[in-house]
Order: sequence, then structure tokens, then C-alpha cells
Amino acid sequence: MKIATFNINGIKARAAALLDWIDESAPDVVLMQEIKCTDESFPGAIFEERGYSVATHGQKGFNGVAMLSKRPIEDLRCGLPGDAEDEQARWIEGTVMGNRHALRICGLYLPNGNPAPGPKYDYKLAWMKRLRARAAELLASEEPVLMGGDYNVIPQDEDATRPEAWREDALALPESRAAFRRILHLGFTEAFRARVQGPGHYTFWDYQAGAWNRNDGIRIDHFLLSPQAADLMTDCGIDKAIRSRDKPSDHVPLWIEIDA
DNA sequence: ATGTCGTAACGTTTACGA
Repeated sequence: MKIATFNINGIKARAAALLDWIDESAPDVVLMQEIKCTDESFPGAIFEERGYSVATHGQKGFNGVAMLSKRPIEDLRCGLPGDAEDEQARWIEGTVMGNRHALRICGLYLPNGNPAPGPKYDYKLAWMKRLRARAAELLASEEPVLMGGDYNVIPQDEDATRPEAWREDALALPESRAAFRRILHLGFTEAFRARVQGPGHYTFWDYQAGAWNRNDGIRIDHFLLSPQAADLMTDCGIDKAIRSRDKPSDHVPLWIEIDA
């Protein structure tokens, strides 16, 4: 089962490019972030025509996450628990049956957090604390769990072309990295790093200042796998090439193959 | 060159978030 995560940066602007990528890469499940629309205005039919079930957790103008699946999405749950006041749409989870295993699949759009310090950074760290709590609950099931999405965290300096440019940024501050590691240390495997080592692998290139042309990138989209999911992983990669197409997102898809 | 996008709105331009 091929599962991909893709921050599309606006469904209205990205529908055509997104469908081209889906037709080529044929993922079984797609996690989307920054759909930037409400549930009502999400163009679900263009995916249903291609055989996907569609689940959305949207919000007008900003944020918003979605899940597409060739197999039915069961036990859908939207919104990260832990703060009833939080109205930002950043979390969706559902169960998809493989041939042998049920997979609990979570899609997330972790807050950017800039400028730091400040209230937005406080929100990021608080959100990561809630994420850790939910991750611990999911881990306790001892079943295959995947949490994929835009984590807005550069885990290490090797995950940026110019680490010095991000030193004061919410994506790379020591506290952000430590909060990310605290989730990993519960017992998750970071899928990409379990398969590929070394620098030069990125999932985001800013629209500004010719970042793509200079290959000035960062790796901020990740899959975290429970031990039972990590056992089933057979491959993981980044669809880098689509960044050079017309009307690209500033992110590219990250995907994993799970022998479920 | 604080350089680009996407979205919303009292829109033909500005504000915000990234």
C-alpha cells in the first residue's frame, strides 16, 4: 500500500497539478495539508471519479487537512484532542484496511510557529505537546500506526541546505527539535531516515529568492511509524521532480510503501 | 531587492500567513 503526504498549498490553485501527480504515482492513500478551504467547498468529486474515498477537515482560507483512500476510511476522527478552544483544522485520522493489517493513518499540519518567540511559537509547542499525548495513546494500541504530514520541523542541520539561515527560525530552534524528538522517543520510527542517510534530501523549497533553482531546501514533511508499522515498511521516497512543474506547491510529496 | 505565492475581501489592491 502506497501512502503519500503532500502539502498542496491551496486546493483551488493546485487541483490540476495534484490530479496529474495522482494519475502518475497512483497512491492508495493521500494525506493533504493546507487545503485552504471548507469541507463544503472541497472538490471531492474529482477524486471520487478516480476511485477515492474522501475525508476532509477544512477551514476557510487557511490550514485544512484531507485524506483520500482507495479503500474505505473507517473510524474517521478530525481535530487533535487536548484543547476544545483550538479551532485550527490541522489533524485527521482514519483506519484503512490492508490485505492483512488494519492501518491507523493520521494526517497532520503542525503549526509553523513563526515568529519565535511569541504567541504563535507558544501555540506550536503546545500543539506538539498535544500531538505527543495523542501519539502515546495510538502507540499503546500496539497496532500499525502512521502519522504523516507537514511537521514544520527541520530535524537536524543536515536537513537544510543552509542550516545557518534557519538558526533563529521556529522550524529549527532547539526547542522545536527537542519536542519532535520527544515524540520520536516514545518509540516511533522516522520513515525516511530509516531508509536514507546523509544530507541533500528536501521536501520544501521556498517560492522566494529562487530557492528551487539554487536547491535551497529543507526537509520538514515526515512519516512517523509505530513499531508495528515500521515492520511493514518496504520503501520510502520524495517526489522531488514535480517541484519544477507549472504552478507547483512549495512542498513536494513524501511517500512510503507499507506491506499491509 | 525583505525578492513569491494563495486566499479573502467593502477587490482592479491590500492584508495575512507561510
